[in-house]
Amino acid sequence: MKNELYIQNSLTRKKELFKPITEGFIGMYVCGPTVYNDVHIGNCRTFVSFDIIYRYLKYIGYQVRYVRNITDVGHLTDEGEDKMSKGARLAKLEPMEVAQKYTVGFHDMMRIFNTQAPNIEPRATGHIIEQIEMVQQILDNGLAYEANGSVYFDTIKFAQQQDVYGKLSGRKIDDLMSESRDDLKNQSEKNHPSDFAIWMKASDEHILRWNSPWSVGFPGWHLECSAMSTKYLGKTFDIHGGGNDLKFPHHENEVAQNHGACGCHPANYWIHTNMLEMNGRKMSKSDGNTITPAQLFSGNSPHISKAYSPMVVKFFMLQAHYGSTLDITDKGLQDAEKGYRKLMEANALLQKMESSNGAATELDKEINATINKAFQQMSDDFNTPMALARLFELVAKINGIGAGHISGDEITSDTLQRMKDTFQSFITDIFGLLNDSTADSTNNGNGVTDGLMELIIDLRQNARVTKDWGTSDKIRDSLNELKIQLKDGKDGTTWSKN
RNA sequence: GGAGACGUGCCCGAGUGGUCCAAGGGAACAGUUUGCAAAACUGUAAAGCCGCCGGUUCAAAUCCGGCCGUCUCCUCCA
Repeated sequence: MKNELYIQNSLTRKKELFKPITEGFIGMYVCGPTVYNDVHIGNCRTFVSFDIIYRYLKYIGYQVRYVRNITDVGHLTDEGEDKMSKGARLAKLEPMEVAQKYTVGFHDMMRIFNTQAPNIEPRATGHIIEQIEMVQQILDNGLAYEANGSVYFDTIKFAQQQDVYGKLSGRKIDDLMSESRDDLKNQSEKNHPSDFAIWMKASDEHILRWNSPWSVGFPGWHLECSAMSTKYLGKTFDIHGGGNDLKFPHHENEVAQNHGACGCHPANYWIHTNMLEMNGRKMSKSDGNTITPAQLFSGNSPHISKAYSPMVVKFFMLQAHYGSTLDITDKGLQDAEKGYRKLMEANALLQKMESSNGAATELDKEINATINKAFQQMSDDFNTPMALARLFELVAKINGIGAGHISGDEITSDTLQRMKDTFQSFITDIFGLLNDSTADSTNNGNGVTDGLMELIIDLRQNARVTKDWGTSDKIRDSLNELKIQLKDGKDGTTWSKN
């Protein structure tokens, strides 16, 4: 079952056969959030994507060390103010209070999406010493210079020494040389506009500050990832991931820093996830084309007609490849909700099926081939939409057996068991999809509601037996207005919340 | 202006030289079920050639060039 794994490597822009540095082990670093405000739904997609990657790597047998940082210092706004400090100033809080608040919020959201925690989640402020050491190394190697208490990475020298700078983001050095924003803080201290700060001297009003050989100051934005990935995964590790928008300058500068400090490349494979859009346009707070996870879950937004559960949103994300842009639309979410329920219900049906010890028919072969294909496609750059498509092909078979259109005698007990394992593996272990309690009454843990619903359904059933359609329809319609849907089936009535 | 990605049925979204007259989901339509609905299940049909134009090839949605459009990045961003 273990297929060879292929990964689209941003570094080479090619799909490559994955070979770990140490057989059986993988080191993976993913750039985490800057915790200065509530987590954005786009962030959620990125981290859900990497969670699937992490889970799948483990599933195919690797021991993975997954490191995802929390950036709580160094990330400056356009005005040159530290994002943490700005958040603190506005809310009259300590910077660390701001960091803590949004870190907790971020963790809560990751839990809501049922992602697994990384093995190590280092914070930039917890690694100031490592960052200072790295600045020193880069200085020692002659690839940085000090100016007025700040230290800048010498991009020109680096570019002249080795043909690395610009490779990851596809930038041409000449272009970099000629263009740069002119409103950057401390621009005048730099030898060249494309140079970037790895240590910055703190102004008097700057709260986040540490002692260093050069000044009382703070580390540059890109440095924490270089320092922390090196510390926990080594100078060169297997996979580095992050959102597409981090390619430049963040990742490009990270690569430069690692080369500058250690003389080697940080990661063999770079994975970049693509952006989430809404209604065909980039999400933007300023023009209102934005939606928060909370709004998605509550339905409280002009962009959507109803609430969507976190698992529906996650399923929606899985229907697209991580490397493609994904457009959030109300209709898209509605479709995803139906697909998600169909998958989960088919799985519930499958897990209850009894083996009938059938023969190895054509159908049996087909099912096994489809299962093989699902894993093979998942191993082809984590192609979740393809794997999902194969699962849905199996759903048709499962429902066919359930409805009696297909005889259980057509598949062997081994194949049935394999199908059960495959669904369980994909849904639970790889995709991390949970049974959505709000969408499924059978999993609703609320005893009072369950009891009340049982009573109401019972009363309505009585009315139906006496053909009192007025009463039974009134119950049905009233519940509908409360967004509770009754489902009359052969074996009685169930309900679900919409 | 520069760099990158993309443009596939009614919608979403796979497919990156032949097995594609193009996966899967949703919608549509029909059937089963139902007191009627809804839900569920089953089945069917649906892209006149995969943005447009041209080229390479025995063979292209898939490679190359041009054009049009969308998105991302160019030191705020997952």
